[in-house]
Amino acid sequence: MARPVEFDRTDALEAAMRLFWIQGYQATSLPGLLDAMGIGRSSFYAAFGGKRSLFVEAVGLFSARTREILMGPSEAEAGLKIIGRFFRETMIDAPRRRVIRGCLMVNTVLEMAEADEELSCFAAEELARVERIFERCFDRAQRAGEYPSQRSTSDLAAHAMVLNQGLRVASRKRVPRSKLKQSVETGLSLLGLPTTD
Amino acid sequence: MARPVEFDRTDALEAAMRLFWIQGYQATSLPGLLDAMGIGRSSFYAAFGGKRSLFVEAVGLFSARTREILMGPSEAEAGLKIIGRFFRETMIDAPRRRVIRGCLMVNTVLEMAEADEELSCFAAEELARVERIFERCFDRAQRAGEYPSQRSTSDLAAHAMVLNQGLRVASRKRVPRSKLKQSVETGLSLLGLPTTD
DNA sequence: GCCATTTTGGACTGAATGGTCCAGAATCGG
DNA sequence: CCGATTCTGGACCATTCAGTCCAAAATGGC
Repeated sequence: MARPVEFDRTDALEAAMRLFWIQGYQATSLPGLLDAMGIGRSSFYAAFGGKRSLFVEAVGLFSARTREILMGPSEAEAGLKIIGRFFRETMIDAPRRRVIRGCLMVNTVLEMAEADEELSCFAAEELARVERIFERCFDRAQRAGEYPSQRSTSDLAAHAMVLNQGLRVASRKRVPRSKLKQSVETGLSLLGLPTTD
Repeated sequence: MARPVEFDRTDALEAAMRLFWIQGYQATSLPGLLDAMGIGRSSFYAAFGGKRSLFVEAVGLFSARTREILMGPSEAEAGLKIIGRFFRETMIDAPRRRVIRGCLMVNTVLEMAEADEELSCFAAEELARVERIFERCFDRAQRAGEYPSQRSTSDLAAHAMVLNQGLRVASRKRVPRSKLKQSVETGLSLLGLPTTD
């Protein structure tokens, strides 16, 4: 019928996400993207429409990945353990070069806040979806009686998100792993979450 | 002797800092800067050397301002109250358009992490100076017996900085003031700090 | 009022940006 | 093996960028 595409769209998107994650939106040039994705300009515009719409897809992918980690291995994992596992998995156990990239959504909220409010809000909304997962964790734990607290689960979830954001900023500083680990432990402990696996 | 400068260097730096604060380093163009500073290109390069070195000065100024707020009105202010006052002053009582700018140092750590590691580290160091002030607050409070805690003051200070960073990210989201206020209260309360003035 | 000295406005530079366009290559149904 | 259709490489575009440069303007000392 017609000439077939020569690249895997998913692989290309993955590579683009990685680059945006490391460098940010504005600092990532089109030639840089094409190089990382291993495709030509024409294919790029045909498949993704442009830099901006590719970025939206990349943030979406990142958000999905993040939520996957949180929904995690077992459906019935104790609500209280999920959040701690998430922080540890992505900030302590992950390889260093991955940790210092922080979180693409957090990075985007800050970077695009003025330059492209729509993009910033999109990233913020994706973070809100994560926050809702946090909230469900606290809900389940509270209902199961594992977590007696005066605070509303929405306040707790909001705080967990603040903690997440603060730790992602800390991750991008070139701080020794041990210090980051200590920050995670302190943050979890102050929230009354278990600090061991 | 010679033609005198026609602008106030401090005013110009102030305007530049404001613009960097709002837009970030990369998104701020030279024409934009010149316009905001109200000076011409030649004067600009003569007085500040270039965009990058101006930015370093701007971050330095921002850091100094931040530390001034923390060192605050009374030398002998109770250590415990200082941090809460700082958060409230800069995130709740401040005008909205100021709040949503977040913190220039936090913004810079993220934005420049890859593009200009040196700038990112500089911003991180300035944040560390703020963290040291936090630590002194906890030190004083602990010595005065106002704050019995098992945790080291350096852990507490590090956590206060994580909280600060997380709240600055939240500030850049276009979140209702009431929600931000709630996050501040929760964060302070979990740290065992007084939540009222 | 003139001269040495410094600042100023704005023209200019080369490089890089994201995006468009088209000729040629690759495929499959006939 | 040919032709309709789609994909690909890369030339090309206008725009913008940070930074340089110089002639003209403004000053204070004389």
